[in-house]
Amino acid sequence: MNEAEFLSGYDPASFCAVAVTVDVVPLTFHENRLRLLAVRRTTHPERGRLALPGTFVRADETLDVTAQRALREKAGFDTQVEQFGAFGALKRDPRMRIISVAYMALATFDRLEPVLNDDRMLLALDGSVARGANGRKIPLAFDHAEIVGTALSVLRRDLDSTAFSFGLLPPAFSLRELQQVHEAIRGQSLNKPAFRKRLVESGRIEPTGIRETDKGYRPAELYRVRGTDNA
Amino acid sequence: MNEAEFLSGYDPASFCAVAVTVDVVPLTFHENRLRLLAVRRTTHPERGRLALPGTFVRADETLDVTAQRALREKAGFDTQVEQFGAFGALKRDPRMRIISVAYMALATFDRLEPVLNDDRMLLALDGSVARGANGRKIPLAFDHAEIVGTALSVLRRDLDSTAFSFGLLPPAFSLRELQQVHEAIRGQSLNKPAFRKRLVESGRIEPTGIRETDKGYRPAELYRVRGTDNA
DNA sequence: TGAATAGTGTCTTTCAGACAATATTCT
DNA sequence: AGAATATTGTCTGAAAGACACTATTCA
Repeated sequence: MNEAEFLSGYDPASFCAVAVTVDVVPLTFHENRLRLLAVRRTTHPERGRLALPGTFVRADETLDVTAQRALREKAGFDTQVEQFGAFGALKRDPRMRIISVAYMALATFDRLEPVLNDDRMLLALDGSVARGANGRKIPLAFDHAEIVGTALSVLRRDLDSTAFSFGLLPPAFSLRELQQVHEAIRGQSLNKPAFRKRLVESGRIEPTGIRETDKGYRPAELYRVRGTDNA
Repeated sequence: MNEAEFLSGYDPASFCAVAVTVDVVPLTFHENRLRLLAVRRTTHPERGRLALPGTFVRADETLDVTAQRALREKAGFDTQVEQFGAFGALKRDPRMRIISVAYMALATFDRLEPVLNDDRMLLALDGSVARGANGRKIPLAFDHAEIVGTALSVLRRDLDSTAFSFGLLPPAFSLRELQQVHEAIRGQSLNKPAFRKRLVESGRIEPTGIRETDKGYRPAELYRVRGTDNA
């Protein structure tokens, strides 16, 4: 039997024992904290509970494209996404066996603010615990709390080696803002002069020559990620 | 409609647009180099070509268990596995849309040596290029070269923060062997006193009180991973 | 004793933390 | 001028690289 004959007699359905979804962890930085965008489920199972935006993977779309579609359809906005793992526990979902590929999506608060409503809420992240506006702990659907926890670990792990975390900031940002983001991600305060020197001399950012305005005090110089051309 | 009614009318097959496999990157350290265990494919597609050991995920097994089964059935040995990503390009496999969750498996050479044969070969890794015994470059099936490349990046990234890479060494090892492994993974030579101080003072390893034997020169003290109880 | 590698000491450089001084902008 | 924050300078200590020295085992 040659390869063409083999493929023509092949039945894909017989290998379809599990379904695949993508779940996205949409994060932003607002009022000095990392925050998670969660969407309320409108269908069973876990109807009414807050969950990560997610969707089934279609046969003709890559995982990255599925993640972007989940973000657009469920969270209502677009941004860059980054894969960080796959979750495949047996009872993750009561419907059937579902494996989920997990993505992070980072955006500035002004991108998210217009899409927020009662069914699409921003939760404060206190470590990996999600809290509502009143400070009460909010349980997430399925194993989504675990996925969020892993996302935060990965964000922390890659903070100094990838440019991904700059997604939490606008194209031009002050060193103070950047330091606040790093402090929120790492969960500890950092030394100011050391942080400045390290980041500027790393070559990862560069001054724009522009300064803050309307601050009531000395305006800071704004920086941008090197290699980004925000024309 | 309540949740029970919803679930009873649910058709899992309608969401089964893609299949899921696990592919394992089995690595070892031998003769001062990182080496990859590849298995020859006995069926279409890509029959006869070397590939990573992999298998379809069954409905009743977790991803970790699938990885261990792939390793046992295809590579012929058991060891610890570690997930590092998911690969979902559209034309990865000519049969159908397949998403693969990728794992690494690290073992000492003496565990692998007994299972090697003409269809289960050890390839030298030169950067992320696989080479046969004669030094010729060996193409891997599907997108497996890309998966191996990612595995090596991840191994390098996590070298100093996780204990996983100790899987390439026996339970008791000399600092020289450990340094050789680190040098092979990082692809650069390291300073001996600095390496010693850093590793010993990191608290990640501890002396066993036992020394090498039969070396023809001064025997080195053997160390073990702290927290491991190799009784 | 010689060969070979183990293990250590020292100097230097680099980098981060602590702390404080100076600079700039707005009210 | 005063408030508030930006930005920089200096000191100090920790850690890594370079290099060479001493130690130990076996043949």
